[in-house]
Amino acid sequence: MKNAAIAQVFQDMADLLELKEENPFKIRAYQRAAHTIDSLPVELEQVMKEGKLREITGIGEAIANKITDLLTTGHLESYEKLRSEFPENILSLMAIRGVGPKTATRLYKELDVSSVDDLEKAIVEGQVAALYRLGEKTAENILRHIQGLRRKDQRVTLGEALPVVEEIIADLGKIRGVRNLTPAGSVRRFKETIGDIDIMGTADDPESVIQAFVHLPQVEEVLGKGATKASVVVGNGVQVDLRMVEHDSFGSLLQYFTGSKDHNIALRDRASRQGLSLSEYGITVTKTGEIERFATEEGFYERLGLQYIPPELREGRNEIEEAEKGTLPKLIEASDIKGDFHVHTDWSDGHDSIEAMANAARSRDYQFLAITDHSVGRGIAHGLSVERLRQQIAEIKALDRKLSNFRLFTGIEVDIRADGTLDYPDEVLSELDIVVAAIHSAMGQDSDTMTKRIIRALDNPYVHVLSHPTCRLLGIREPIDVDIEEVFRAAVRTNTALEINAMPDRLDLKDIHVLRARELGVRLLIGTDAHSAGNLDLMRFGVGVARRGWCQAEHILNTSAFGEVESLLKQGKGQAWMTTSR
DNA sequence: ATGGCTATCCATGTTTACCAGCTGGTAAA
Repeated sequence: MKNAAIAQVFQDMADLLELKEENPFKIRAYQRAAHTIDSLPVELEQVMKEGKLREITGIGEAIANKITDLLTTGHLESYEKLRSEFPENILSLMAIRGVGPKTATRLYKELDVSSVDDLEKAIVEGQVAALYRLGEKTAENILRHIQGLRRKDQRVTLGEALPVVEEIIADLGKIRGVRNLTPAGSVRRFKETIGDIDIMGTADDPESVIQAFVHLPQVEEVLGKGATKASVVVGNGVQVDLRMVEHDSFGSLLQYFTGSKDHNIALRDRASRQGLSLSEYGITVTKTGEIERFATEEGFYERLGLQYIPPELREGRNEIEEAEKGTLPKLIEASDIKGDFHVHTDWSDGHDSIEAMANAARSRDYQFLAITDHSVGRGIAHGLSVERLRQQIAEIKALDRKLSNFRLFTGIEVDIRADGTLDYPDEVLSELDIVVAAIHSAMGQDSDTMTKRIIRALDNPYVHVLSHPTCRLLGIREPIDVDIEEVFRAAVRTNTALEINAMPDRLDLKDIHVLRARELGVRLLIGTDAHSAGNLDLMRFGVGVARRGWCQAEHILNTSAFGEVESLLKQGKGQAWMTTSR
């Protein structure tokens, strides 16, 4: 049994115990165990063999015994007993936003609702609204969330797909005679969600690579296998296709399978007017029927009279016209990044200390890091009271003095409350180098209320940045209802920067927002929202969004040297913050 | 249920918002 499956058992048990109104601390212990197991870097099976289960924080006698049962027998009696006390699908009710344990219990006790379908029917028939202490609005709210769950498509996030791809490429890359192993498709274009994963490569002996591919340990099912192509399903249910070709036609193959569909249609259309036809095998001169092969994509685009188009721009927007004129932007690269503006520490809900975060930043050759823990309103995240914030400021400044050629900025991720006021008074905010404002509550407001709320925050003279502006969580939560264009205009007017949040579940702003914001002259920066030192590596996802939004290095504040950032911050939201060349 | 501590013990995330009924339960973050 894998860690993820065991973690799920404990999460389910926690939910069921909540339904039973068990001791809340017991529930929390199960939740904490589930979370710890889920993010454990080694398999529990291994830990158990070494007899070290109890050494994991949060795993004591009882949970260690349960883990041992699960690993040795595949079953857990107490879990099965607990499940038998409730209807089969009760947990699926609690998975709906707006339905907690109390409501779920009442729904099945009073209305005999035991599935999402039942619940939807009961709402439509007005039975839910008729319950005491529920009503029209609550019922409507639940219905909206059910529909949201249904809409959620089966795609996985780039954050889930990319590590899978990299692992496979690392494994297959060890085989003798293999070259050019590259992801294609939406992974290569760095799209926020991925359907299937496509991997391309060339090899002296393609068949041996295909053979190795279908026998990789992460493969759960082989869907098909031929001499040059195979399809498999890996652990998280994602389909991975591998295609191997001869070295000399790799360029056209990669181009063809990178897409996007819209890009390739436009490219073909243009080629046919030049008397050429395009395929995965090469470029054919229509008149003679002669096919030209391309080992590289660069050669392929050059033959068409185009500047090389980076994969992130191949969305059929305007890239072919610009490539024809030779005016494509020189996109920002990961190596341009000199610092991070949004990280958490163990002062709020982060995992690592201020010093560990600073060291992690320095080891990535960054020049600066802003510490932005949660404000007091994020109670669950252990948000900082004014008093603790001031202690933290002192500690950050003391550490900063010890670090040469590096700047640690004091900061906060301050909550924007429902009415647009902030979680701290202005005089507290004025003590910080950087103030990042964000919405974490009352996300259901209507567009007008929400837009005014955000603009009120942007108007605050101490707010430098609006973080994750649309609050979406991919596949989990829809974005808030907001007039984003109005927010962009207010950001320009008030000299407030907007964040590209690099967390793979957020990627917020998203690519097309970045494109539009940049057109309007909004200042942008990338924040990883790191909750651990290792999370600083999420920066590349933010860079990917910036690239998809056609950003050059000078469009993103993270590419500025620390001295430059410091003087910008010192001048507050005055002209310099927005109107320097950067 | 865990972990600190050696106790038939004790502490363990908190604030805000929403909604139904006009204060307080419930859920979310």
